[in-house]
Amino acid sequence: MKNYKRYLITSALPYANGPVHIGHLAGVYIPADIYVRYLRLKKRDVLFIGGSDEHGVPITIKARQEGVSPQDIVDKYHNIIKSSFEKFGISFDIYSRTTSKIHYETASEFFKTLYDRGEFIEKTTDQYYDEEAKQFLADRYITGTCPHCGNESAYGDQCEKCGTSLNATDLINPKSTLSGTPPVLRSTSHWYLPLDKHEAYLRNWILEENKDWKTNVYGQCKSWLDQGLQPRAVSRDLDWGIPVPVEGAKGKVLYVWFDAPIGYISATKELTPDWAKYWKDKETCMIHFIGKDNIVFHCIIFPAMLHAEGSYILPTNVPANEFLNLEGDKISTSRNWAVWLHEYLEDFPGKEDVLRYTLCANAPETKDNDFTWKDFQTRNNSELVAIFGNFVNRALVLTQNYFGGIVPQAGEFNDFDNVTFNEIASIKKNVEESLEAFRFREALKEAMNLARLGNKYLADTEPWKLIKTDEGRVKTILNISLQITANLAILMEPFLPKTAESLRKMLNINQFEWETIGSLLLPVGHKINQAELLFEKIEDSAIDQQLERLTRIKAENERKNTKAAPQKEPINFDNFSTMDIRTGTILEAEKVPKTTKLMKLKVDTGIDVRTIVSGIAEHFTAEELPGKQISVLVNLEPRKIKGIESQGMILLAEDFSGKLIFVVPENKTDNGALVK
RNA sequence: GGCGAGGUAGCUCAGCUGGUUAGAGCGCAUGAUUCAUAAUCAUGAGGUCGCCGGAUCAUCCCCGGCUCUCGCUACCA
Repeated sequence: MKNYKRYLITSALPYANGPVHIGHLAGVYIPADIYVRYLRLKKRDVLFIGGSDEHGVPITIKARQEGVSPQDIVDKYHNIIKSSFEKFGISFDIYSRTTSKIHYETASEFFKTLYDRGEFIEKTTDQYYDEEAKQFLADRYITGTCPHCGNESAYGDQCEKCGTSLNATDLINPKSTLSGTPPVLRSTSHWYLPLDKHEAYLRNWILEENKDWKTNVYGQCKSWLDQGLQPRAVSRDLDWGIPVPVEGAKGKVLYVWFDAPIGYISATKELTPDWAKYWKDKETCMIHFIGKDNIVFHCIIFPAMLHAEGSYILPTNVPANEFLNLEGDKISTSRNWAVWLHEYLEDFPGKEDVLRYTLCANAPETKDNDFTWKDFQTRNNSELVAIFGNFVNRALVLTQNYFGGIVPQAGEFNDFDNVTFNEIASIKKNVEESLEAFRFREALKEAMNLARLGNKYLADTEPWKLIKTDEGRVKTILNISLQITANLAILMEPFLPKTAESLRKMLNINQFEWETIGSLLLPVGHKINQAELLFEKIEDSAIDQQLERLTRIKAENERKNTKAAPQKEPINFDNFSTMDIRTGTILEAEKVPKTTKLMKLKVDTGIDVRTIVSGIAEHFTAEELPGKQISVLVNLEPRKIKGIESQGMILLAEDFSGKLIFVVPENKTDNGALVK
């Protein structure tokens, strides 16, 4: 490990529109916490920074839905998140928030510095504006009919029904969610960070100087850099956020991704007046723990910001994890498909470390992984209870029974004793190597090997037999066994802090330092306390209860999905009769090259033969389409799609699973028959 | 479609720059054992290393093509 003077460890700021779930923990907070605890044990100078990300549009929407202020929303979730982290044992030196005063000052100042230095470019674009509410509308504030699936309540950035990502200008009959009135286009100007200007620098920094980053991170960055970086807007028209600190920027705030990473800096400032040396001294090792969705922000955008500012260091590493699934399905806040930390803490009191263990042992380090309750139970029962807890219990109970809880005097070590004892130091080394390479699951497995070693040592030496014939030998054996438990109490501290603490209490030790691992930690004659169980078995009933909850949620989601969409607003007959729908027959079909969904169709509409482009290629093959009679909206204004002019729209029904079905005449009929 | 990551024992994953019989944990089977929360210890069974082709004396690891999963991105009138 390169010897840095100090360490600055950040973990991604959780977004304060919901509580924290196991995906966050496995991907970010547990690895970060393990790493930090390890550094502290090594007596390194380290700061562990966290906080809530509290700006951005989704929070304002949530506030509006619940009829409260954005501040109410972030207060609520910030408190839930903060206290659940505390109870769980994520050992932040500070857990701050981006609505804090110091953050407003820091972020403004940061922006101002870049602004004064001419690091931004200003651009004017057209955006939807709500004349009644007198404000510009973020994409999320606009709803309308999805041009793809007809869902009436699609958002300006995405239709949640069909998953299509949209531009606000794509929506049919756009409506402002603020006033309900149709918005108008109005020009507005914003500041952009020209990432392209820093591209060469970033390319060299990541691709040449940081080849040792995790392959998923390195690959993702390379992909972005190869595509070429574009200027990115750093401001938005919104009333929730940090005001752009520039003359004439009324009603504009910093875009949330710009202010959020600066939150790491402001939190450090809030923590210590010495903050600058952690951010600006080359001898600081800065590490961002994040999930894979954050790679571009932490490896490209934030470094570009820091580099543009000029006085800051860049991260030494950004160990991003993949995603964790739950029982085979993606974790989703909106579908309530998650194990929430604050609920877990209530359902499994005192079992914080069991979750830490399971999530670390199965962390999505190289690819997406699956969390199952069954696996959780197995890991607890057959690893924590059977291997770790059991060994500790054996060693302590034997000592209690034979020597009244006093560490006995060891005789001379024989070869086997030496081999066993020396193994501790080698396990320490393996754990270090794994941790320093951010391979936490491997590190944990290696640490568990010390407990395995203990069990094997007892099985091989059989003190319960020897006690009848050779008490001196038993003293040596138990001395060594106890030394192993004491070493475990330190070695396990980063991974299972609460367990390590109770183990130290049992052993009656309070000094613990990483570098002492591998030595005789308990002096002869030392009194240990009564043995208590470190872990208890988790019964099927507790697991079944969790599984039942998930089954219930799944059923609820299904019910929501299979409910037909509500009726659209009423129209009159004239509205309807403006639509010219005809029967037609597909003559030719051909997949549009270089697209996934697009099919180019030649259709006989009875009026003429025309070209229609339709997004059906995932549902039908080009071969099965010709000859099929269908319904066509013929007077829809033509639109160029992928360079092909589409003159009409094929009518399709979409079922709940997203499957498309042609709307066809019951019997074959003439092309051009009017549908009315 | 473009890009990135992944596809290795029933499950979850290791396999560094190609070199004799491909590894671990859990699960499973058999045996040993009783100090311990029926926990532990030993042994064993299980793999055409996604598919096809190529280069090489030799490849899970290199090259080409295909396929599946996840993510980013384009597209959906």
